[in-house]
Amino acid sequence: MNSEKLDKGYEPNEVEKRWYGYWEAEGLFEAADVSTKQPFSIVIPPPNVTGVLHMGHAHNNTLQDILCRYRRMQGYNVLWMPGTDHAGIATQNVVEKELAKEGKNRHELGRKEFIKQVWQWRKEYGGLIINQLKRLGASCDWGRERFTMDEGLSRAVRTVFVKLYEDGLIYRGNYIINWCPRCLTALSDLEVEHEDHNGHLYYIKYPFEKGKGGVVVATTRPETMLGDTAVAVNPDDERYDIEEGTTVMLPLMNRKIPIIFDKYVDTRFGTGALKITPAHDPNDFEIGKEHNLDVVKVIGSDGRMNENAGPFQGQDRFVCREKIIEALKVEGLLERVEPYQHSVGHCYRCRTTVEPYLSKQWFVKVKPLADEAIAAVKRGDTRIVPDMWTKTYFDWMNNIRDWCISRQIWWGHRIPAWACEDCGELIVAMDSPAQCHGCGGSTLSQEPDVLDTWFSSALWPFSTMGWPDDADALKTFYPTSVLVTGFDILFFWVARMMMMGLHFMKDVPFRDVYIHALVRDADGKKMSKSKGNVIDPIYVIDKFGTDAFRFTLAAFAAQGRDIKLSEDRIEGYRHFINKLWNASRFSLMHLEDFRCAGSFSHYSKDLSVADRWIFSRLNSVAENVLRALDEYKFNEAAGALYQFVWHEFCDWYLEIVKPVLYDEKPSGRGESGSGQASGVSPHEAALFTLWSTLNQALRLLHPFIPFVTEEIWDKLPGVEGSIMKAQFPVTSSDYRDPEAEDTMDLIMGITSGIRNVRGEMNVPPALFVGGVVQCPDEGVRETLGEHREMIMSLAKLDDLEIAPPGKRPASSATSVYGDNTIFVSLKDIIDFTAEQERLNKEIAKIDKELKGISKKLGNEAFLAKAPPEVVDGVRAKEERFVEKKNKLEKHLAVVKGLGAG
RNA sequence: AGGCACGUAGCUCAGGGGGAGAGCGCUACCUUGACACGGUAGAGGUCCGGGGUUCAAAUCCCCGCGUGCCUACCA
Repeated sequence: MNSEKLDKGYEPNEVEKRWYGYWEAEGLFEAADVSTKQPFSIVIPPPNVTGVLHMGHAHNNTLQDILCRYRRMQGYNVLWMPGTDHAGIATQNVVEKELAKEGKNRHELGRKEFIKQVWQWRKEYGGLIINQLKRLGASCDWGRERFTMDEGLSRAVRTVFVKLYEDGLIYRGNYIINWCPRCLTALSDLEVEHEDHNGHLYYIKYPFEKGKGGVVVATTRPETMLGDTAVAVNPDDERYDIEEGTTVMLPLMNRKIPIIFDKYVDTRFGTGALKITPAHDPNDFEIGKEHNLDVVKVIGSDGRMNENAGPFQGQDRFVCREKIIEALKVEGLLERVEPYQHSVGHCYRCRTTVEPYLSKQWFVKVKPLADEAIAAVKRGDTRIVPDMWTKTYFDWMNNIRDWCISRQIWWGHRIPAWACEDCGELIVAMDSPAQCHGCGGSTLSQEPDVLDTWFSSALWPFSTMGWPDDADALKTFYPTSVLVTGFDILFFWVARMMMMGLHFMKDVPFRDVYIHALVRDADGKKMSKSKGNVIDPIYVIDKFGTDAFRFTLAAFAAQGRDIKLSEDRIEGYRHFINKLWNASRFSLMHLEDFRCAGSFSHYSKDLSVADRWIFSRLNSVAENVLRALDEYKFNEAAGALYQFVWHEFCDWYLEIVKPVLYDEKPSGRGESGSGQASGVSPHEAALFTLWSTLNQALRLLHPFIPFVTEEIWDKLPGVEGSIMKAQFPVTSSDYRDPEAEDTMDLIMGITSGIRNVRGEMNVPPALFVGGVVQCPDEGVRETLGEHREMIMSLAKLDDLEIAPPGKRPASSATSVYGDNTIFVSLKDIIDFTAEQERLNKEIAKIDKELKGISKKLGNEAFLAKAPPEVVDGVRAKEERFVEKKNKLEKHLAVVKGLGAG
């Protein structure tokens, strides 16, 4: 395989399939339940089993994979626990839609048969997203894949439910909850999405039972008036000088209802009189309880008006609203209508307007659990990154309300509670009880409701690892190292996992929570199917390759800022992958016969300055990558690698070694010449450097772009096995070489100076010209002398003279680098006017800088109060600029003279 | 109504008290034996506005303006 030539362009598709299959077959993703290695664990945020991979998943899982591959290469025992979520409402909706196509509904099928069909559906389509994650390169331990409805996880759910019930943290009762009239189930507060809605405020007159006049109330929902059982005013409101016991007539219903007094009523809103509908508004419900008001339900579970709605029975709630308005107009009781913007809750699954609905539901008493979860973060047991989310977490936890966990659907974990039909006793137990422990009766019926899907997700960090059994995996991997997730499920999931983890495991579920941003479209809009602006990750992978896609996501993953993604950006990073590919292709061509004869120290004495420089740079990149990944700064790590590979390794190093590699007799270089002793030739030293740099760069890059790095690694001589098993590079003081960096800075600076003149003076790239560098410093002259040929090759010179400052060469253009003046000889091709313009422009730039500097140095306070090193720095800078300006001006004079003559 | 972000080159953004940066785009030149998915060079900025702290502010503080998002039972 090694001797194969690489193609000119990188073709990802075949490569990706091949290597993913290999990794899986070799078991490289597998974690060990028992190991001497240090553990590192992540549980995947389980995607909905009905889900299709979208950008959010792609981003989220790319980051997790980067961390897992990174830690694995560092020698950790890595567990990335995969799985899917049964997504109760969503999945039930999907299967019901399937049934509807056949003209059936679930009630015809019956509960048992319906559940069977859902499982069947899951078997057929549920694996889709898992395969898509594989295309992304996700290195999950697939053998451990879990599903929230698995037997083990279901047992965990029942265990938790029973325990919380016994602890008094689960209760059942009649309350106003959020009801979706389409899904026909209760929803938790979080499952309701509020949206601003342009509605109306209707002012309705409720006439006094006795006498003239009446009270005008304002409402946005006139249809609920049919269930009004009182009108409330603030006792301090002087406008309502009304006796206790006064009653008004409820319009359209001809029902007497009392006027009550309650401080809750805001005197500044509307008319200061509030209609009270205890059955259809949570506040009214509370007020109703306090004042012992009747509760009249007028809207049914399907969103239609019920038998209590009199003539409006059977109408849809929104139709009824219109009808009521009409009827009130007829009666002359509609005082006025104002446009009014208010927020309206919608079902997060189907967008139907949610109805506050009185019903008997199960709740978790969250406060005690939340207090623990708050304390844990305060103690630092769990760290939220970036920190700004910590405040959001506290705010929500501090204001948390009880969690409605019962759902009136069939697909999910059925609540483990039974009612005795003989005595009404409620029994909560792990398994179906044989008889009632109240009366001994045996006619028990199980609670029909199932639990909120998030109830089972909340257990995910330990239920997936074998809890409630005393599993090895649990001992090794709990608490998990980090949770990587989007802020959109901070409350839904993260907060609840914290509460459950602390209560049942007596420890937090994760040490770190890394909250990443959202992926948006190129204009910053949220991607959504209805907007039609989604980019399908699989389409992107097919078009640009997984590595390009992953690198893009990582490169844009700056903390706290959303990612605006467009195909153009991914294409840009495909170019990077291709660049790496071609640099490797070049390197491998030369490395075909290379056999590494020892470690760095074997070669170190014989390395050229460029060799030493690239090692030093590599070391600094490794430092940056390690630090950045430890801090979840994926964009910084990706940026450092991009910069290194493209602009240091490719742009400079490869160009510098080309002559060394192509020259069959490289002895002519005469550089860094102490290396006779070990007999390593400059050519060999360069090969070693090339090999070692590429080798380490690949390893640094692998977590980000696993496929292309594995493919190149496979062709790299002198390495064994998968790059996944290679060690992640460590930093080494052996590589650090400030001297080589200084020298290379000088060489690159001079080279750029020459290139700059060439470019600006339109010297054809193919034309070799002569150059002169005048340096006052003898050491610099010596250094440049040693590397004369390197500069000539990089700057396309046919001659390079290095001399002390002296006579200025005629017919040349100039540039200044540090103390050194560069002349590019342009015999016959110099355009004196152009050169004058160029110099003037350059001088103008310097003048601008000098202006700022002299202002600073003219400031007494600055001289007196700024730290001396800062002042010295500014002085030195001034000197440098003045010097540079002088040099340019001198040359300008010469050019002017020549141009004139 | 409260809270949190963000506003830096044409676009997307990094940076975060003492020299304004990157990628893409743009302009000019170049089929050099890894790569035109490339190379070299270049143009381009009141760092949203206004105050304050400081010797020094794009950077810290305050006030605006603008843009996103989240939370909330005022009908």
